[in-house]
Amino acid sequence: MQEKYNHKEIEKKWQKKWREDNLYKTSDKVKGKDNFYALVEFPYPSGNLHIGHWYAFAVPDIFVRTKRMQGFNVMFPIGFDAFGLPAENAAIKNKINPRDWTYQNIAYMEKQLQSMGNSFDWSRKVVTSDPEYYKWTQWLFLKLYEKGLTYKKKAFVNWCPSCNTVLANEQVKDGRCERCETEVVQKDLEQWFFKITDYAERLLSDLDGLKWPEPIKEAQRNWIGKSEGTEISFQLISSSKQQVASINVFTTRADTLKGATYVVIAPEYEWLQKEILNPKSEITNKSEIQNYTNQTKNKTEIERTNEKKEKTGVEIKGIKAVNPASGEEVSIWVADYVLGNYGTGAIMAVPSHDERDLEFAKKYNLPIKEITPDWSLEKFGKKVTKYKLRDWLLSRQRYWGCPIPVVYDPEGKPHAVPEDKLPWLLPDDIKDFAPKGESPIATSKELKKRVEKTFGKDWQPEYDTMDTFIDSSWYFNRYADPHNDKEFSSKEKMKKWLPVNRYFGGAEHNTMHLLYSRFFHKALFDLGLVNETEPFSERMNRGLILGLDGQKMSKSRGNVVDPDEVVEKVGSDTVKMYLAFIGPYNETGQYPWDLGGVVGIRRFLERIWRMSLELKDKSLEEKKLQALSSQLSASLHRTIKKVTEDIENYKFNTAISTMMILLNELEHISKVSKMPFDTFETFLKLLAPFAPHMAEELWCREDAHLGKSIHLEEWPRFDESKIREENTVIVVQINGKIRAQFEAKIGISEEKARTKSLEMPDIQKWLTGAEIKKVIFVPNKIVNFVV
RNA sequence: GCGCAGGUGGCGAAAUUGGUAGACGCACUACCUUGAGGUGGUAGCGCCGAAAGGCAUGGGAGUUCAAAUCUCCCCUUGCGCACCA
Repeated sequence: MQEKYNHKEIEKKWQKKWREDNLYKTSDKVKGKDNFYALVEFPYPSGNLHIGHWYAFAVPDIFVRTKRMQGFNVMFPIGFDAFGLPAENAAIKNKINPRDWTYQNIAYMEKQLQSMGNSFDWSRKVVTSDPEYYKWTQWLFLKLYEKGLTYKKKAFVNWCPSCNTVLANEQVKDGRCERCETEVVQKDLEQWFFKITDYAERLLSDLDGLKWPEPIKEAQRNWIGKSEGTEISFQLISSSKQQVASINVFTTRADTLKGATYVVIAPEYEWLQKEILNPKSEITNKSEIQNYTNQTKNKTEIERTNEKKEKTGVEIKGIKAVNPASGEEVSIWVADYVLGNYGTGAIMAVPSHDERDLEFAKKYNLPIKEITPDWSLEKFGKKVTKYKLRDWLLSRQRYWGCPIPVVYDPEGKPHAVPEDKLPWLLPDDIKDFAPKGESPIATSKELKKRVEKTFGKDWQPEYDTMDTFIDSSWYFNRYADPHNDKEFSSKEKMKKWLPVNRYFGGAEHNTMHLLYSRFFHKALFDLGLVNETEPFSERMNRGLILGLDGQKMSKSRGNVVDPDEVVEKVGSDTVKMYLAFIGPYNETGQYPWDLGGVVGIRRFLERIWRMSLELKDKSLEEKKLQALSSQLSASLHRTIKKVTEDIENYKFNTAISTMMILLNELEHISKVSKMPFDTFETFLKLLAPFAPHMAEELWCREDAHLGKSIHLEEWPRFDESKIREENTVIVVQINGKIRAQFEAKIGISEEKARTKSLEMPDIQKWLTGAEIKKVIFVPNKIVNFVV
């Protein structure tokens, strides 16, 4: 009986061997090799590897293994983005410590990841919740603090009532919490921010030089939202024509100034807030305005921005604004269709040129003045540039995160925790993790004691932790130097690896992780801590694997595919290869998981297995007897070329189909003559990145290869001259329609091809009685008669 | 509303970048093979048609000897932004 392809045994065996041999451990420099940094987004330790992780990690491994065989010193690191809310939720539910929950999950997921057989360098593993890691997160926070890029301010911030924490703008999608989809409300709170807005222009303009897919760049451009416009000052006057104040409005259409028939300010507008409290104010309807602004505050983001919502507003009575162009006195309104945090928080309303202003003007019977734009406006206002991007709100009222290394003196003034006190540890003496609107850390006695002991009596800790996106904004730097206890990562080592050559990830990070990391890297560059201004030179976004029903996999739908189960049945090589075969990897398409497709790949591998067994029974001399026919040689070199190029371009699907075609051909040949051994060897090398366990097994069975891993072999090279074939098929068309075809030698002359075509009965049939007006000849391809 | 990316058999998809549309795989059909099977093999498989042939890449127009590919208009799906002045 023939030996069966026992994936379980083989995969286990080689995973162990590779680990023991440190096969994928990467040195910082190997003589004669260029460094190459391939990165996948490190996972959150949710406790279970799902099929999405396989798609995210196993498929890029094909690329990585190929690069390694092509002679690069490739770093392919892995770690865990370990801080985050799910740990706390699990802790509340199961009454265990978030730390224990997280580290148990990490241990389990590491095992699962091992079963993938990826060529990860585990020696560089980072875990963001390790004090050795978050020490440096805190250190970087302090560097940004010193530089003035971290600041605390009171502001209207997004608050998720379910997660009981504030959120950054990027983490609010359609007015809902990105994590739990609860409607976000606004709260007036004092919070820590990063001044990402200082980098708006650089974040925007540096996009041009990046080798990133256009949709990501476009998403970031939209998010940064640059617009050039003008700020124009309107004088405010009382009923007695006294000038009381002025309002700056922002407009991109300063040329329509003459048509501005009223002015609108946002409810949050600072001057208005003060004026309401000012007893000497000229405003005569203060309580009405107060009511209106209070109403606005209580609205959720969704209510306030609902498209269908009718615009509302209140006129500010007792004062008027003066249109600087026309000199006319116009009314002033407060309305929530004007946003407090964009532009100046005030606009000039031009109903004749703006739909929103028109809608408002109609509702409140405000004048609509037709005007001719395009007049010179130099004397009014000054040119300004505005961005939609907001500063990055970084504090979170949660436990399981990196502590903000700040303490408050008895006057409440913040002070940085000095460097020598880092890591500023997350307190351990918390019993209740249930969210109460304040970080659970506030209940820690240890932390209070620690602060008083270290800094003095009545000093207070900062209880908030950092947004976990900070942990992931610099982890790729740490991989270059993961065990350094003197620096977050040495500049010298980072120089060897960064910027990341290829970054594989998902589209959900377009305006979050990718933007944050770019900001961080630029800030670190300005601090002289990194060598370049952009962290990732080439990025690609993969698609999504759907459930069997074509829907997004989710527990509630019950359509989740468990990779462990499938791997058990068909093996890691099959699962990996199937995921690579499902479609082009660099398109954000959606692919339903299909058991039939898995079967197809498994069959392919079984056929390779059988072929190798046939080969095994023969002596080396016998195997090599077969001289390659020029046709097979052409096929082989064409396959090498195609597979090599496809992998470079993430087209793993067509790379695999090309290998299938070659195998079909090899099977055919092996039936009628002896097995072409060299060809099969080369074929195995091409297979190695896709099915690393099987390729290794079959490779090492040959005595000649004893003790030498196929993954250390050199990637096959193709010879362009061997790809050229002797014969080609010439298609004969009449008026562009195919009527016949014939085989001919490559390089056949137009004259010969034409003569040959005209001799064919199928062509004569169509040409009798017709006059040939023109003949188009495409060398080696087409003869087209136009009649 | 603005922007980006798509739309090709029953399904996932290919197409040398303007030159034989549907490679490869799945599913399906027929036959052969093993004692049997969810095994292995051979052949077929876009649609209409008995055939000759005709029609087909979301729809419509155009450029061209030749269009999935280029141009214009429309429909549609997904994603991003969005009362951003």
